[in-house]
Amino acid sequence: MLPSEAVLSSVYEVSRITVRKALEVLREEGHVDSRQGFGWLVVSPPLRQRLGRFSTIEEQLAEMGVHPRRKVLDSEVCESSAEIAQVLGQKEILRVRRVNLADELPFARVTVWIPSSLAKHFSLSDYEESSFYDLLTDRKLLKKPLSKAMQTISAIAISEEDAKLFSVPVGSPALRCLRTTFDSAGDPVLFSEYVFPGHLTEFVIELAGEVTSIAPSGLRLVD
Amino acid sequence: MLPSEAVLSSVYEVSRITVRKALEVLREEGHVDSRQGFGWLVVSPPLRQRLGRFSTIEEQLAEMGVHPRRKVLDSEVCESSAEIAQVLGQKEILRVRRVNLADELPFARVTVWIPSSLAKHFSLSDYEESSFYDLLTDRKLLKKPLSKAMQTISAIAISEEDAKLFSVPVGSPALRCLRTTFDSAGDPVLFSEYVFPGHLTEFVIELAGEVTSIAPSGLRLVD
DNA sequence: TATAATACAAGTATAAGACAGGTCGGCCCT
DNA sequence: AGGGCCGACCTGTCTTATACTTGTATTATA
Repeated sequence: MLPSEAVLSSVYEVSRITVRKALEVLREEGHVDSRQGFGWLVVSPPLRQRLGRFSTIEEQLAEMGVHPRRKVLDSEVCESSAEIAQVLGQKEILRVRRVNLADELPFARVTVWIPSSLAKHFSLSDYEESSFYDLLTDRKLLKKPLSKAMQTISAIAISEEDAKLFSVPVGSPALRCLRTTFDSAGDPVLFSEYVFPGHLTEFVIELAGEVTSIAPSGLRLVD
Repeated sequence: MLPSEAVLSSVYEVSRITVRKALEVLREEGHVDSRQGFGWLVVSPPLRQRLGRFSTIEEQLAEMGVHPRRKVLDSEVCESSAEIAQVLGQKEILRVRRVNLADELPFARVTVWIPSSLAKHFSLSDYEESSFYDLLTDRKLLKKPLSKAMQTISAIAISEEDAKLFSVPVGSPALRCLRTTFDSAGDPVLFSEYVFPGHLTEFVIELAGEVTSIAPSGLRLVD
């Protein structure tokens, strides 16, 4: 519990208004909360966790005691398609397709495209053992750290190949996430596609700051 | 913040007029700005603009010159289901179901739940003419501004009713967004469900700050 | 013509106080 | 020993006063 507003006001020699403004800023940030007639208290850790950044899927699996595994489907160095070339600005790229499993249950099919100049440092077993993030950072292959990303999430009907993989009917709903990851200089470093079966997964997005609409943010119409 | 005009005037031994002229030149150049009764402050770098929030779907439609319209499907005050009661902490709630159209093409079916205490201020035509955000804020029905939201995005197969609405086959993929909106005190104010046909829509999410994984952030497994 | 000096209007943040309503603990009465 | 009441203390909210700010106008001066 915090001292009362009156105490804080006299200790720090500011008015109660000022004390309240400060406390309300802290409340906005989720650090403290108040109850009328009782007082101010620091928010218990569980709430902060709820309001904090969302953990990655790997951390979630680890918490659940589930063993994650990756399986490489295929990998090739090839000329980049028009779309990829435009995003990454590279002519020759490495494309790796993997499946992510949780306790041997496939929950994602992933395709990653990276400039082929980075590919020569990796082997097939690297792709199974490590995430690309770890591969790129641990081996210090990047001049600048990864720092921004843009992802689009859409709903698609699952393809025949993926249907077999996830053991669901062809055409079932799936989440598809296309992601471009940038380094701190703003240059795109890698492009990736994730396909998740709809019955297994969902995205959670927390929006802080001022809300100017109750409609889902980030939505856009595609043509 | 800059020192006040009076301070600058005495420190540099020039008149307030001269100080103001200098500051106004700087304002023209976009380096500083002022607020009456408050003072002068240096303008934050345009970085904020680049990382700015994504526009709402309404703003996008307006930019595209598309005319948005809402149609109310039904509206009733009823006892809240267990799920809604847990989220909103209300026994009696108003449920409004609407369709959003862009140039008469339906692109979203929306259900909004709000405490019935707020419902008495609204009429059916209000729901067609305004967004709930505008209704709640314009009429000053909220003690605290809306400030936080949590939304989960999942892929579902489209229901029979929605299939008719969107003129797509039953079972087509759709994006479903469940959203809880909170006021600045952290209290939940409204709960909403959005269903978007998959072929029309996608979510765009920009992630700033340090990236610690290249996997889609915000993803979680559902049970 | 530009600057200085001055005055005033309007806006902002804080100080100080009062009051309503909620919470809690202790005291009294049964 | 137990239930109910009361008072001290707390937050939530309002009003009023004050000091300081920018915005604007006027007049004097080099």
